Order: sequence, then C-alpha cells, then structure tokens
Amino acid sequence: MVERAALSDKRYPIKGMNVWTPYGWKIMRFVDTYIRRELDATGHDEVCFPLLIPETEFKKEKDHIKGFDSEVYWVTHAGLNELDVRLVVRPTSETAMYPMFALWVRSHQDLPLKTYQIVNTFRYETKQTRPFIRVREIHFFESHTCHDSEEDAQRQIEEDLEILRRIMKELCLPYFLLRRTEWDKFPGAHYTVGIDTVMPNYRTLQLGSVHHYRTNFSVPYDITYEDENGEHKHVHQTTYGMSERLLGALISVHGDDDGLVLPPAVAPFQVVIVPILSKKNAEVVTAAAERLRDELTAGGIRVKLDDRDDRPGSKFYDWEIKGVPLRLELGGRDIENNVVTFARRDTSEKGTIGLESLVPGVRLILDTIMHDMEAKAWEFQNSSVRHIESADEIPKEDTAEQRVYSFGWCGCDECGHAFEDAHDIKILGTPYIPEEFEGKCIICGKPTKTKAYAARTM
RNA sequence: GGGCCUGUGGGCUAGCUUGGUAUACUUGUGGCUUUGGGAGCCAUUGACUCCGGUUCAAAUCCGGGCAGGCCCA
Repeated sequence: MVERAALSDKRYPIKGMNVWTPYGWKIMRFVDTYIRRELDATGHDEVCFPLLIPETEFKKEKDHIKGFDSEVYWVTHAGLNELDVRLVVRPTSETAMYPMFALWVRSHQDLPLKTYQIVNTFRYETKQTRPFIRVREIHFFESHTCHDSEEDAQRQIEEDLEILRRIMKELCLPYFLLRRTEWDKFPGAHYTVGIDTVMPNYRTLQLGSVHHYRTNFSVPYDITYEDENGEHKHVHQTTYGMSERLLGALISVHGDDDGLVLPPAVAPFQVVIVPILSKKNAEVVTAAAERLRDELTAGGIRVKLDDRDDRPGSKFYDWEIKGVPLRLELGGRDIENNVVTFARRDTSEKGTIGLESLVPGVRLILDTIMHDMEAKAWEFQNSSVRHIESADEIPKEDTAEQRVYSFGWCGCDECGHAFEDAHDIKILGTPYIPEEFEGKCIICGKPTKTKAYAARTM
C-alpha cells in the first residue's frame, strides 16, 4: 500500500531511511499542520535546534546516555581531521536544548518556558525496519517545557493530553494512555505516559509519549531560576512527542483491501472529480466538471479534477488506493438531472448531490465520513481489549485470537518481569486516567486495585 | 550478538545447477481507437549491485565490499 499509494520510496540505499515522496509528504504536512496549530494555540514557541550535539553535553545525564548510546550515530571526522570532541547526531533533543535553556532561564518571570520543534531525528535501529513504523531517520515533533514547580509541570502534562485529544480527533485515531512501568520509562524521566494504538493484528503501536522529568535534567544541566524571594531553584521539566508513526497508524487503522482510507482532515485531496465523457458530450461535461472544481475550491475544499485521458474505472481504482475520502462522478446523465454522483471511500456508499447545494452537500458528507471513521476506529480499539483472570488465556503464539489484555497486577517489578518473560508480551503500563478496579495480581495472587494492560507490540 | 538467504530495465520476473545469443508480464513514450468499475491494437525507450579473481569467454564459477530480506538471542 505504501508503494502503490506512492507514500514513500524505500529504495534509498540506507536501511531505514526512506524518501518522502510527494503524496506521503503532503499527508505528513497536514499532520504537522495540526500539531503546529495546537501547540501554537497553547502558547508554545517553535524553535529549531542544531542536529549535532557535542559528546560532552550528551553525556551529562547518566540514565539518558545508558538508554541511547547503543543507537546513536556519531560524527567523528570533519574534512580530513578527526574531531577531538565527537558529535552525536540527535536521537532526541534534550541534550541539545538544555544547555541553552540554562542560559535562557534566569528568573521566575521566564517560566513557564514552552518550546517545540518539528525536525528529523536519528536512531540506529538494528531490528527490521519498515516505513513510518520503524525507521532510522524519524520525522517527529518534540515539545520541551520548563516550570517553576512540579505542580505546574503536571498541569503541562494535562494540557499535552488535551492537545493530543484534539489532534487525534482530526486523524480519527483511538489511543490508550498508559503510565509506563518503571523499567520501560524514558531514560531520565520521573514518569512516562505512553500513547498507544491497536493495529488490525492486535499488536499495539506506540505513537508517542509524554514525560515528566521533575528536576532530573535541570540538575545536571544546571537550569535554575531565581524566585520571588531571591532563591535559586531548579526547574521542573516535561517533554511530549509524536512521530511519523502517526502516518503508519493512519494507514493501518483506516486502510482496507482496496488501499488507503484517509481522514478528510489530512487527505491531500478531499474530493476527486472524475468526468464521464462520451464522444458527443466531451466538451460539455469537461466544462461542467471544471465549474464543479472551481466551486468546491472556492468553498475551501481540497479538490482534484482527474482529466487524464484514461477510462473512468481505472481512475476509480487509482484514487481508491490513494484513499481520497469522496469521489464525485459527473456524466451526461448527472448534468441532465442537475446532480453529481458521489461515492464514499470509507463505506463505498453511493448517492447524488444536487448541484444547487454542492458545497454544503459535500461538507456534510466529509463531516459524516470523519465522524464515522472515528467511531469505527474507537469501536475496534475498545473491542480489542480482553480482561483476563489467568495468564493461561494468552495464546503462546501470534495467532488470530491474540488481543490486548487487561489484568490485575500488584505493581512489583518481579511479578511484572515474570509475566512479560513467561508470555512473550509487553506490559504497556497502568491506566493514566484511573479505572475502578479490585482484583488479584495475575502472578502472585495478592489483592490489588491496580489494573495493567499488556500486548504484543509492533 | 549469532545464523540463513537474496541482489537482472521504473516494477515484477525467466535464465545461474551444466560459462558463449538476456525472457515474459507490467510501467513509461508516440499513434490509432475508446470512455458510468482496471479496454484493445501498432510502434518504441529501458537491466545483469560494485570491485577483484579464474577463463578465449562471466548475469552464471570463486573472493571481498555495499544494499536488502528472514530466523534465533
């Protein structure tokens, strides 16, 4: 699908580094547009930091290094010289930004500092790579904030989740918010909230995460401010990020056997017009199709008039693979009846729209498509979870019966590791938004009020 | 980290065992014809992953590099 819809070209001769081709990049840009819109609207300022980080800065936070040093790229030479201080190609930008934050933040009046950037980042992935889902050059956004207190940092996380809700609504994507286990949190974080979605094979895909750092980075990077009383204090920090995996999720969650199904909000073309010509009426129909296009464009709808010299059926298949939400067919019969025929990509429902109410008619259908796609995706995710009382209910292999599992967990590391190892599954975490629960730990049997989620992951 | 496999026009592929002429389909281009679910006909462009070795001769055999895929940890 990635190839046939021309989303990316993976023939570039570096493993895990693919070329964004125009159609795929257009979709990604729409995703980025929503991210930018939401972050700007909540008082974040966009910045752009250098790609390279001196080894000396990179090594300041110990856990962070341990988490990343097996997967960073190094610049060791420049021209003909070997560098005295090697440079890290950013795997994420904490260690690039925080030395600068230390210079920028001086007073409590500088806080909160809320920044973000949309850039590419590099991780030396050794597993099998696949477009959008596991790549070595990752297109993502990362927001980094500094606060005068843990409480204010916590408020930032609530705001991040609100931003997430709005973005995911545009993408019609469901998600879990799970507080990651201690052994799986981001290197250097106080805690991590993972954002996961379920793929059609019931494996989960992490789309992004939100981290609370407390002062774990501000201490080694010496990011301090002077409060009202003249005291110097370390800032509390958070980060939030999501990647091109959002596009991977869009493809997998919404797509069907005929190709992509794009949510109207991110479709490069929301409507495609296919004129149905015959020898006699070619000129009339072409002119009418052009008027249709102009009217929709004037109405603020992204529309493509497919005037290629090809048969209509072939064009239909083409735009179905590309996931265009709504197809309009205009032929002699439609013109006589003063209507245009439509076909929905998500349900393949067909009907007609009166030409006198073209723009509102198309808008209504696009809105309906969006709501239906969102509802259908959430329904799938909700139905994918199975609550289990015994770990024996988890299939040993990756079978069609596999699901996402919820179960009681006492919360200790030993039980957690034992469960993961015995069943070849990953504990995604505990609900970030608390869920009422009373039961027994699935491993040790102790009574617990903690529910955990686990799944096999992509 | 360990093991196995593969590289032939833009895509997919035959040929490799047994060395000699590179095959089909598709796509692209031009033309004719056609247009309410992947039409047809004619013409045409276009390839042996790279370096080295063996040989009169290498897509084919040997060595190495690069790239990709799969399995296990």
